[in-house]
Amino acid sequence: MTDLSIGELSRRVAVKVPTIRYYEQIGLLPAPPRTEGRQRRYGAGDVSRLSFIRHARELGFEVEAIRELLSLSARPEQPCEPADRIVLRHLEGVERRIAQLALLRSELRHMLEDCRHGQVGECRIIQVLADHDQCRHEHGRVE
Amino acid sequence: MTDLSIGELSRRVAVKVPTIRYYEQIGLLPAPPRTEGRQRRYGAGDVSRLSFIRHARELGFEVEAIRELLSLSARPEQPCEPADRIVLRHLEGVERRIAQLALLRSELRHMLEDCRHGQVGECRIIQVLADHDQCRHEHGRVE
DNA sequence: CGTACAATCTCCAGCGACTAGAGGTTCAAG
DNA sequence: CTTGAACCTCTAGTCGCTGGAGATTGTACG
Repeated sequence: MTDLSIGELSRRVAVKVPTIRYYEQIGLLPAPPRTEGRQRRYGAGDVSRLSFIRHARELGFEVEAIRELLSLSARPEQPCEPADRIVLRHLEGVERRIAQLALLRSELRHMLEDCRHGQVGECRIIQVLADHDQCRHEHGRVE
Repeated sequence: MTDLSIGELSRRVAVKVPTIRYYEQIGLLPAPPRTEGRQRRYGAGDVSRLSFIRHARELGFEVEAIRELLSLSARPEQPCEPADRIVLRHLEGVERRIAQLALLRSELRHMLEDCRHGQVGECRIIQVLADHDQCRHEHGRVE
């Protein structure tokens, strides 16, 4: 397998070219060798590493977590418990987020149901926004 | 009711001082009158408007949506259908997000279940990350 | 009235994870 | 050898704040 240009790597892994350069800049991807004209050339290892990164991002892991997961994966003899803990921590975050969003969803649905579709002056949507006490639930800030 | 300093407004509405100044900067809150020494002084109208904003943010509305909702609420004679549409659009976004996060949650749970808690070299977590095809679901990018 | 000090002011930078654009260079096909 | 797509670097912008520096103002107390 011959070396890949950044564009070929991009198409193969489905990660945009500027994103690949960004990953190099923040040290997630190693700086690859260059041609005479200073263009990047990637090998099979880079394809794997970038796939790993892409997949972890799709699963919502933060870059810092991915950095740790990558460095763990480089030491196969070590116990995998640290990786376990990273995933568990992330799962808990996802669960908290789902719970918050479900509250939000219910609040938004009620607002729409209660709206009589008349004028703004008597619109429940506007009224509820203006007065938190009319809400069904307590909701903290999302995101 | 006497005028409020930015700190008093902040405590009353539970929005941080720099955030209040930021809202003024982006035109969400009107620039209030100032004292001789150029300190801001707020009235009852600002308390309501900022409460509205805070509540809408808690419900996950973007600043642009809040801008529209605020300008709608200033015209009580108009039909409330535009407000309706903004809320519906937001609700749909929330629902999409919940669905994606639920997929993620399931994937993360499977990863944790499958992990034998041994060494990294045989860890399912690392393997799944390295190879998307081992996933139960298709998942696009979250957020 | 003077002093101390908390609160306020403006301006600027940073967060996370990219994304986009300008302006210039290199590669590869024909 | 020419053309033009792809590449290069650098900078700035996204969203919604948040924090800090360094200067000024308001207010309570003696």
